[in-house]
Amino acid sequence: MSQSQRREDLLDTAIELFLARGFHATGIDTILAESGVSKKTLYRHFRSKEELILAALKKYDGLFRNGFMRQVEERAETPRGRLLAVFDVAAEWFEQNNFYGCLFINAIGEYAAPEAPIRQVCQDFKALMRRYIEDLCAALAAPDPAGLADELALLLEGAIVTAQVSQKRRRAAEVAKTAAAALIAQAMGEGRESEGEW
Amino acid sequence: MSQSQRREDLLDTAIELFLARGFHATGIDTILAESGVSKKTLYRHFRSKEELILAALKKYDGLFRNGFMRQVEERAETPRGRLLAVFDVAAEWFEQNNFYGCLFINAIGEYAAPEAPIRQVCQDFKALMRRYIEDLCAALAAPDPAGLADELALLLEGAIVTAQVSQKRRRAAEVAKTAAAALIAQAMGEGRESEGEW
DNA sequence: GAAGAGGGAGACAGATCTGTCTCTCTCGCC
DNA sequence: GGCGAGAGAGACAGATCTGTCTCCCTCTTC
Repeated sequence: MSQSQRREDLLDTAIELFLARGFHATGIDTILAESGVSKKTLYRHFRSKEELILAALKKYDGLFRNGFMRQVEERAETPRGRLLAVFDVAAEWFEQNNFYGCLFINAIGEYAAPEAPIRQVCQDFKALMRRYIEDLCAALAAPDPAGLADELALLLEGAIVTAQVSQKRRRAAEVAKTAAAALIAQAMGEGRESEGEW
Repeated sequence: MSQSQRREDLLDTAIELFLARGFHATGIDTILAESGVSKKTLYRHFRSKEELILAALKKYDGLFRNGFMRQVEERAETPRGRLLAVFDVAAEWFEQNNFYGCLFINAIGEYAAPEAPIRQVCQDFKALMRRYIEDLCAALAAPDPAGLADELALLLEGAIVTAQVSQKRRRAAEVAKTAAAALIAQAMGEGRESEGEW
């Protein structure tokens, strides 16, 4: 097995465990046992647990956004269709049996210190997701793409958290989608008579 | 100092530390040092750290909802005014320098196991907050109070999380308020021409 | 004033966690 | 075939955490 393969194994296992158990509650030894990598190898790739966490968050960032955007684009062609598809993709995500909410939100909860480098990674992730939504809003030719994107991003965040806390996960995504459709219609200057025409 | 006073001191200190540092990262010893209570006393009131966490969450639940609702009701009289005031109160909360997001969301992130009793407390809190919003929607005579409340609750959750991650905290509340106004108007069957009339 | 409960300080045990180090084996390469 | 780097297994040190226990002081109550 190659060096880089072990690194990825470590990160994949770490992501899974951090999601399911949290960061402080996941010991290095558990990650090692689960991934089959030795402690020596871990500490060659990462100087400390914090570095491993940062690397895991960065890897998850790439994997998640990539998968998310790809699924959105597979589901719809038009900007409006894609903005709404965001919530369908979210619904599927929520329904996975290993859904534990947003890894970045969970990370911020455990590393709240303002100077923590982990915060930066989380902020970047949220900014990139919001940026993706804003690009779709711009493609839709919304009068205020940034403002609409802020609102839709808020709905998405709310759906993620609500799905994490409550049992009715699919419902959270459906509510968000309904609200998103209304906000989009309102932003596009459509009266309520045109509701449901998409 | 009375027995019950020490109990409250413990819980207050625990809440503060759990908010600022997280649950696993806050050791019993830190809570004791900060509160000036002895270990013996702590373990007389609570059988374990988990029991202390549960009690702290329950106390915070009461304090938070009480304060939140009181502030909302001080700010507006009408149901619609109060629904919007929810986001003004949230804005003030976000801007406190010791704002660390929602304690319950943070707790779920650290105790994700489905059987964890902590989950139940968090679910109850969210359900009660949503219920409060639904009551306001019902008082507004919205056609579908439950549906509107779901949407508004989602916006509030989204604002909390966004304020926690990003730096522009007040903005998160303002965006949520704008979106909430639009969703309320839409739910009440008002066209966009009546926008801003509240 | 005496007695007894309450509570502070902290020692202590046992578990667990991070990070280092040694020993050994294996595998690729010349 | 031999050699050296890579990697597994795990011992180990030092810190830290939870939970128990002892010792002693203080405060209330009679």
